[in-house]
Amino acid sequence: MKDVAAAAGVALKTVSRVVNDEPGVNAATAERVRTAIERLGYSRNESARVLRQGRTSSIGLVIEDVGDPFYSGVSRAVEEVAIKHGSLVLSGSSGEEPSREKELVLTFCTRRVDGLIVVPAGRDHSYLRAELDAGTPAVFVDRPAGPELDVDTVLCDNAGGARLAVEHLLAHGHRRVAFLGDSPGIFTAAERERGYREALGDLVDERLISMAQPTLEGMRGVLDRLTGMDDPPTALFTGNGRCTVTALRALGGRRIALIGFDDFELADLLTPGVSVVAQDPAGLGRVAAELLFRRIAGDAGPVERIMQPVRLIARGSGEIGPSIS
Amino acid sequence: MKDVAAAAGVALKTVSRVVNDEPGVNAATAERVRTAIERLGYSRNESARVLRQGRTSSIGLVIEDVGDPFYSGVSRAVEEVAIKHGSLVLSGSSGEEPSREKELVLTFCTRRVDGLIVVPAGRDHSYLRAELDAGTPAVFVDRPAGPELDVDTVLCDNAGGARLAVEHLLAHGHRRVAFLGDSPGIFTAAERERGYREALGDLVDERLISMAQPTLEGMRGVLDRLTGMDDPPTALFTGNGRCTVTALRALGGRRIALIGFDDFELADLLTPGVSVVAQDPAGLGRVAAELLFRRIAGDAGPVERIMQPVRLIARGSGEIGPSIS
DNA sequence: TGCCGGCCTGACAACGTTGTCAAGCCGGCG
DNA sequence: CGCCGGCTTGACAACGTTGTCAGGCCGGCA
Repeated sequence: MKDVAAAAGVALKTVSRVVNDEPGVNAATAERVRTAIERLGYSRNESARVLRQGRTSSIGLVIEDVGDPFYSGVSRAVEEVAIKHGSLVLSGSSGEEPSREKELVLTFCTRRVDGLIVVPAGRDHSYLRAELDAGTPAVFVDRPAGPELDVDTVLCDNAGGARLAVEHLLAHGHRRVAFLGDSPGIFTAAERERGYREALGDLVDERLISMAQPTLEGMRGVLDRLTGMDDPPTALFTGNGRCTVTALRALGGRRIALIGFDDFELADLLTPGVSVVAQDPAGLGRVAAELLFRRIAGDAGPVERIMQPVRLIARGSGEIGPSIS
Repeated sequence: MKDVAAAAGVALKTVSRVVNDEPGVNAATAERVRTAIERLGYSRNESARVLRQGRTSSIGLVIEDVGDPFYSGVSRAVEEVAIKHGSLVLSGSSGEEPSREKELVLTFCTRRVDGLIVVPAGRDHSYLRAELDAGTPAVFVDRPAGPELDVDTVLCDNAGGARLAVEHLLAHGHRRVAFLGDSPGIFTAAERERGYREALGDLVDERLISMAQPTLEGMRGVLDRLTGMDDPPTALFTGNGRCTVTALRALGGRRIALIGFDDFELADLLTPGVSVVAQDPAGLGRVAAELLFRRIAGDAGPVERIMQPVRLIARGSGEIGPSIS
């Protein structure tokens, strides 16, 4: 910038004015400056600008895993909203590790992001207190923050979705519905289990509730145990996308009613089509990002807790009757 | 930092030394400073540090679409390597638009990223010349840069993979193999078409080469035209993941040999399993990122052009014989 | 005692930008 | 002619950090 000013024979400030399209610069002078900028290939140093103004025009996004279709959907939506607001997105995957989540968030903070969107891995977010008080807004997505933190949150209706699924199975005549879910330490898993229990009421049988195994062998073991029971389940409700897919693999074509939480590509192409409770990752990301940018713009309204609806998509697997019994 | 210094009763510089773990600070003083830091909740302003040092410890990643599993795999791998090097990743999706790609790259540059990883959408990258000359290294991934730019590149063996697929079909007795690919304006699509033509040799029939339609209806139309021919194709080779899936949907269960370029989750669960030429997105991202960080560290060796192998995964759909004929 | 060297510490400038304020110029008007 | 106001321009400080260099203190040695 100094060089440009020298080349154009003007003061630093005038170049700054031209670069920022500030009014009050003579057209001829501006043109001279622009020529010099062009000739020297000058481009503004954003770091210095940030230092001076305190705004970075970037937000931080912490998700569990970019590679997961659900989160990449969220990510994409966030990015789109950010662009609309002239912001860039710094993103990182926590890989479900609270320590990594914290590290990412704090790193983003030292980079002075204007705001944060977090899919929390841990349940303790006291480390964010200071940042929030310092004025960096944050929005939690998909899972709530720890109880000690009162912060904007956008969730899916996990319990409601689970109820929807189980009620659908009940309506098709099932009385023995197994649940294969994540560790109840994970908020969404716990909520889905809650919905499952609510819908089943007296029909709940603890032996039908298992933690889904990530490996194919583990999952086979679980399914063998279930089907080997005296009164085996006639339907499965799987608690997340990964788990649905692993279960399908482990079933290897065995016909049993199944509804999965979370939609996935190609669910319609399998035989039978896989009925699912579909979340809306893009909607989640969009709503969260829009809320965040409202906060960044200064909206100091009360903390919002938004719950996004989910919907049941019937494709066949959830409409199989309890014929096995 | 000023406040910390005042609170600890030391000079600015001493705080700076403590924060950066520089040697030559009395243990007691350091402790006093650390206490003050803790008490005031101080965190270093990274922008100022960047301004002073010229290194941002962040890289820019431009891909086509975070939502696409192939690119999110690349993205994930890049992120992992970046973490290992203490860098953050600024990412953006070009959505296959050259103008957006350019905009993203230039934005990243004004943010003074240490390096760039680009999946190019356009074919003209002269706008990068200045940045490269200014010392910002860049690595192109999945597709090469325009001919005017001599820059590190990591590609998949697109033509080889296509040959592999078509030869596999030929070996199973097919003589009429259709190709459904992207616009040949896209590098990977053109390469795959080239491999397809090479493998078929004299058997090439221009009428069997179609641009894949993104919509289900469009794809149905193409398939109807093909199957309605006097001597219809007995096998399909689809040029990318999206296209494979659309084709499968449009086929709606019609049994015809098919091999797709690009693996996708659940390909093994469909009936028959879908044979594919699998790329390695994570490998692509990892190799590119490692190369980039070598460049950032100062490696000024000759420009590298790395080609990653692909492999054929037989799952059933590619092993169907030409029974229709 | 005087000098040297090592260990800590601090003052100051600089990074590249922008906000503040003041000054120069010019035309118009009393 | 003198004054006022608007337009354009520039000088300077400040943002928060770190590199450079110098200075103070203390123990050891002659």
